[in-house]
Amino acid sequence: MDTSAAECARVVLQTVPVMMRGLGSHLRSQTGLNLSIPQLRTLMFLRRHEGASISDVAEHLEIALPSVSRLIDGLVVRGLVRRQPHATDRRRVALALTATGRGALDAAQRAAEDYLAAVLIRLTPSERSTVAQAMRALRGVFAPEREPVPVGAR
Amino acid sequence: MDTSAAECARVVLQTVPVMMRGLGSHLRSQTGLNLSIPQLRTLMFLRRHEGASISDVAEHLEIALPSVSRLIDGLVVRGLVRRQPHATDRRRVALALTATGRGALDAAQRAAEDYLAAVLIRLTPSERSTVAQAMRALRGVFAPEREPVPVGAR
DNA sequence: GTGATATAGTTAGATATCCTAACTATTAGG
DNA sequence: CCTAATAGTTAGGATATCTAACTATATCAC
Repeated sequence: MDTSAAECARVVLQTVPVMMRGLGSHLRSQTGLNLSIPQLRTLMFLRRHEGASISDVAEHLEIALPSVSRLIDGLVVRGLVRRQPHATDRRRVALALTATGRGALDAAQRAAEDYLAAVLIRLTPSERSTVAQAMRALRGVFAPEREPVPVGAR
Repeated sequence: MDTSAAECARVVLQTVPVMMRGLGSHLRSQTGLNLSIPQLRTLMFLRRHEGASISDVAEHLEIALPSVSRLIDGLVVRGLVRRQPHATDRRRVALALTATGRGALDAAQRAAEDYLAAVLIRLTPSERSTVAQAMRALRGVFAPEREPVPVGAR
């Protein structure tokens, strides 16, 4: 059975904000880690891109530079991220996870996945398969892979 | 092909925040309506539940009472929602959309759906069908229907 | 009935998420 | 070199959340 984009959009709009609300709330309070989703996404990006700049993060998360600057401030204050001078460009900042940051990231990611898994367990295996397929398709259009430019080295 | 809850959780976590980021951003700035997702969800709830109280909204959106109080403040200041005295319980507030609010809601919902549809159009019809099915399944576990208690009349 | 308790909502104060505009450094180009 | 572009921060604003503390009203128990 085919589904129009409009019809599909409607059911997405009815569903996705609720999932996010639950996930964010769980991450923020339930786990003692007190990380928001943007903070988690930032840490995940920095794990994959050691030495990334503020601009790199902004581009990846699609948020404005000043917003990232503040976001990083918070993570630095909490000891999860280090701001270091860039090797060759003194305008830039090279960001990196601290050991604490890596630990917090692992814990938060596990907490997020556990939360989702605990809800998803109520689906049938076949429904979960449908969900996974759907998510992969959505990722393809909402979060297209960018060619892996060696971050911070342009 | 079956999919474990953990595996499914992982791909959900990689996908859903990106979608929400795009949607929120679009709603906030692209449309001139300047409504956030919680604001949109509140208006949608009030359309279905004329006369709902602050607590009703809090319960539906799963956010704390004071948060709702402020959220409503913003909508009232912008003329989208009316706070009225409850007929029989003077502790309560009966919320209702204004005509302006109804208009803004329609426009915002259309904007949100159009945004999503514009991205979803890039999927094949069969992929969209999978997505719609997945969303319905997810809605079942993340946003279970509550029996329709006549809101504001307990 | 009245006094304790429970419920509805607001206020206050905190941190985080976003934005735009305006600024400071630094680098790169003509 | 001097101007342009780039990287980042600061400032100021609206919204999103929370907890704690408060007011007002309703209910229950005796």
